[in-house]
Formats: sequence, structure tokens, C-alpha cells
Amino acid sequence: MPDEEVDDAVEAGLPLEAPETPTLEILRHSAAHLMAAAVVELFPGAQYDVGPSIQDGFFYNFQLPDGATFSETDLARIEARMQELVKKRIPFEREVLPREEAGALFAELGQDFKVDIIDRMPDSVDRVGIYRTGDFVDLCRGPHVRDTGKLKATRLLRVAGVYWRGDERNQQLQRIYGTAWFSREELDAYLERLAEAERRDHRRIGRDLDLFSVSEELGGGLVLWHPKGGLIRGLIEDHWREAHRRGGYEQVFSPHIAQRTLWETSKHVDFYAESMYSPMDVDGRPYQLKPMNCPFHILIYKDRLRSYRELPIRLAELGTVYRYERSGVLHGLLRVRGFTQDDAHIFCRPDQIEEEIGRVVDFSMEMFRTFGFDQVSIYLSTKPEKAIGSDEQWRAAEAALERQLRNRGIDVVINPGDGAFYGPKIDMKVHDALGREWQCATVQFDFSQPENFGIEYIGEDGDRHRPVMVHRALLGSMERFFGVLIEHYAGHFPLWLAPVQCVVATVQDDVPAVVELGEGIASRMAAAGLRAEVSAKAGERLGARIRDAKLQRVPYIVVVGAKDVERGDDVVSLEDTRRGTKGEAVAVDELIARLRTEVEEKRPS
RNA sequence: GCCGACGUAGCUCAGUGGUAGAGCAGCCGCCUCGUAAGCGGCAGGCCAAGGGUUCGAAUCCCUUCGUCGGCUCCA
Repeated sequence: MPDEEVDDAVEAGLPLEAPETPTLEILRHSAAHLMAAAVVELFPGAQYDVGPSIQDGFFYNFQLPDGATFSETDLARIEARMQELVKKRIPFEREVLPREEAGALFAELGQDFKVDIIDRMPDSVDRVGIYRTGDFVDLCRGPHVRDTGKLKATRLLRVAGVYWRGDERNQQLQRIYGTAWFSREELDAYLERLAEAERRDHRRIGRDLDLFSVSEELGGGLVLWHPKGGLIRGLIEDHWREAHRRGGYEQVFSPHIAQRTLWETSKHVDFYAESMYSPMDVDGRPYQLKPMNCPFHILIYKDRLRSYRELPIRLAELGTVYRYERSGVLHGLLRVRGFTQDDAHIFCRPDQIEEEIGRVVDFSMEMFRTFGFDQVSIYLSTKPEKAIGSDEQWRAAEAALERQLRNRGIDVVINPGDGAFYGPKIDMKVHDALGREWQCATVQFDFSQPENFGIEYIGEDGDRHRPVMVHRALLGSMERFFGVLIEHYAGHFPLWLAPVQCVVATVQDDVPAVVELGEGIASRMAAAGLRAEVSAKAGERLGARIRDAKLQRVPYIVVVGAKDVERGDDVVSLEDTRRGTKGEAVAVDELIARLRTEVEEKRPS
């Protein structure tokens, strides 16, 4: 998220010329000014706050007089006015004013936000830059394009309510988002990208492919996995379990509720209360739906005395947790109130911690590759405001995490203050087919819980020592990962995950020998462990069967008809819907062998 | 939770004050057809819920619930 304050918190600099070849960022920032100019003309008395360029576009925050708000129909009017200003080729003119003069100027214009920004500038600032575009004047560092004529490929996209200075205790402003490009063609390409993202929307595909549902009747943020979605989840989980066994993890299970005292010990009650559901009464004692799995794994660790020889102990669980999320944030599978984390907690000696972190990073990269994610961005989050543990502990842990990443030649982005309350974390975001980043894996160093629960091990020296703990999820949650996977593949799952791997479409549906041939092929495939279905419903043409199978994203379609029955050579016509080949003559046995190989290799697409 | 938009059949959507519609899906027939939709029929709606205005409300107003786009927050 851009720092809204930075872009317009202008300091006086040298006079800037409009660059010969403006960057997209400059173009978009200029487009933001243009939009603000149009808004101020159309909505007298509107105050403007900040308007930076952002990824793919720009926004500007406004406050309309008398608490008025923009509605989406206003966008067309504003855009039309912008177009007029574009035609006039109004120059962007820079001036540098003494600070007091600028303050007086904006005060006179009734632009309180600008006055406020000037007031907040450090004392060292004595001159500030402003830009004029016709009658519109804005506090701004620049640079800008030469004139508004450069801003032809601009489109306003949506309005949003936002909190002043990003703090929800503050008043709400109106924000308009837009996008701007050098050319009409680039703008169209961008809009097409948005349309493609919409076509890939996992909620859309989830319904079309009958994978999952969420419903009002059930309750927001709660997911029903339908048979096909459930099948895919099961396959993902099978792979996950197998990988974890090989990776030295031991699978455990824990209940969905526990006594509230457990959450008091873990300090979740203190630090995580707003995400936890109200306690329920069990025999007069408060119990709590679990928002995290860690305390359970700690209890497993703690159930008996541990030796240094046992460490590291890696306890993994597909643990379903429940967290209160505010109604406005719920979103399909990506943001829900009940979800299953692919969780694990690693208990180890301090001397093992770095190696363990490195292992987890390698392990997750391998896991992502299996699902077709080759590119991953890595973020390191440091101590937040609300945290337990000393600054020294935090700094040491942060350094350990960073060292392991750097050792692997990984570029790390630091997110200051974004860690969990019990320790710093590494977040891994996968890049999908459209280049979008999705938060999946998180690796969190935790030096607090071992203390909270007083867990120990007996060291080589015979004394008791405190283990350290790494909390990690790779896929993140089954729900979110599934949503991301759907969008990444646009529903075209790799063969090993495809709910139906092959449809055997019959040409005729009323010729018993043809239907029998189709059914025979499907059952041979089923016997070989493949998921095949016959499409022979009465009243449909072959074209309709093919179409249905393709809309259902079935990877392979076999066509059989009367001619195949006559020939009797066990060779069928194969269509590979992902590669777009059709009419390939292939023997059924060979087909089965081919698909089995593809499944066994878990070929990612 | 906040700002905006939207809630009409399983799905996608028409319908802006005067008797609720279409396409797809479903069901029933007819056609037996070779690589993305054959043809015909039937059935399907308390127009999100509640309240109001009106002779009359899917349509106008209010409230609630939900969904969507953002904000804040997050796996």
C-alpha cells in the first residue's frame, strides 16, 4: 500500500522541468491532478486531500461539502469534464512559494487538508512546491507531464470511502480510483486484464464447476466444499501429508474447542481477543473456539519430558480455526471465518533454529512448484506495536530470519512492524498466472509461547533448557490456497487435481454398442485409478457433449461412435483441451498409460 | 464496522407506478447426429425481509439482512 502521506508531503526542491519522457508514475500522478481539477469544478467546495499514483493507476481523496458523497454515476460526469480539460492542453505549471505564503494560499482556497499537510512539515522546510493546472492548484512535489493533453488514456474506475490518514478513528473521505496509460491501446490492454481477472474469479469458477459454496443461510465466511472441491482438497491434502512425512514432520490432530484458560496462558486472550469468538459455557467453565493451533501442539510437546536428542520435533496439523472477521472483509474463499491451516510447529534447540528456518523456506518453495507457482516474493515482518518479548529477542530473531533468506540469495522486502505479537515472520507470496501476488506461506519465529507454557527439554548437560518454536503454514489455509489455485489455473487444474480427468463422449446416445464401448473405456480408466465419465445423455449432439466437457475444464475428451464399434481396434479419437489438439488417434491402453504418467508426475499443467 | 453500488426463477439478466419476462440449466417428448449449444413442450418467482406512500408498488420512501467494489484488518 502506498504511503498516502509521502507523495504530497512536499518539500521544497529545485524547480523541476516537465520531463521529456515522463514515467507512468508521473503520468498517473498528473492524471490524479486532472481528476481533482475536474472534481473541484463540478463540486464547488470540494476539498482535496492526497492523490498519489499507485500500481496500475492513481487515486485522489476528497471531502465534499455537507457530508455529500460520490456515487458511481458521478464518475461519468467527472470523466467527461476531464476529457474537456485534456482537449484544452492546459499546462502543469510549477511554482515554489515560501511556506507561509503557500499556507495562506490554501487557507484562502478553503483547502484545509493542504494547510494541515503544510503545518505538519518539519521545521526545516521553508519553501514548498505547488502546481497549477488552469484554476486548479495543488501542493505537489512533481514532476508532472507538460500539459493535460498527454492524459488521453485515462479511465475512472470506482469510488470508495476511506479514512483520513488511513486511521479508522478519523473521518471518512471519498476516494476515486482511476487508471492512466500512455496510449489508448495500453489502457485497453489493462481493462482486458481486469476482465480476465474477473473471468478467473474463483467465486465464479467455483460455482460454474460446482466446487464450493458460501450461503447466507449458512452464515457469511463459512465454506461448504462440494464433492468436486472436496475431491481436489483431498488430493492436495494427500500430497501435503506425504510431503510432510518425507520432510520429517509428524501429523497430529487437535479439537476445535478448548478451555479459555489455555488461551489465557497463550496470551491470545490479551493480544488476539478481537479475532476470537465469545466463549461458550461447558459445565460452568468457559471454553473457546480455537483461533490458532499452536497451544495444542505445545500441550502435545509438554505431555512428557523431552530430551535434546529428540529435537527438532515437528508437529503438523491440518487444523481448522475460527476467527472473527468483520463482515466487510469477507471474500469468497480468500477471506473467511472458518478455515483449515496447513499448520506446523517446530520445537528445536536454539542452535537448530536457523537450519530449521532454512528447511522450511526450501520446503515451501518445493511445495509451491508442485502447484505451478514458480515465482515467490518474500517479506520479512518485524516487531509490531503490540508485542511480547524483549527488543533484544526480536532483533536476534529478525536477524536470524533475514540471514537464512539472504543465504539463499533471496531478495527480501522488509515490512516494519508487521510481525505477529509473539515473533517476527517471513511471509511468502506466490505469483499467479496473471502476475498477481497472493499471501500463502508464513513462517513465524516464536520465542514467547515456549515461555508462556514453560516448555523445556533436558540438554546434553542434564539441565533444563527452553526450546524455541517456529510456527509455519505453507499453503496458508486450504480455503485461501484453493481460491488462489482456481484463479491461477482459471479452473484448468493439472491432471492430477482435475475432478474429472477424461470425458468419454459418445457420438450416438441410442446405439447400445456405442454406449457400451464408452462405458467400457471409462471403467478401464477407472480401474487404472483415473477419473473418467461417460457423456451419453439422450437428446444431446456430440458438439454439446464436447462443449459441456470443455466448459467443465475437463483436460481430455475421448470420442467414440458407431465407426469405432465397427472397426473394433480399440483406438479412439482424443482431444487435449488444454493444448487444443483434437482428433488424435490413440489406443486406449496407451492413453491410460499416458494419463497415469502425467498424474504420477503431478505435472503442474 | 465504515463509504458506495446492487439484491427479480438454480444461473445470467430484462422489466422505473397499472395482471412478473427471456436465455441457459432442469423435466418430458421428437431427432441418432463425428469434435464448443439439434427441435418442441412443461415446470419453475412472497421480485432479499419488514414497514410506509399510493386506488394500485418489483418499480417511490424508511429500516434490517445479504452480496459486490474499496477502506481498516488478515491465512
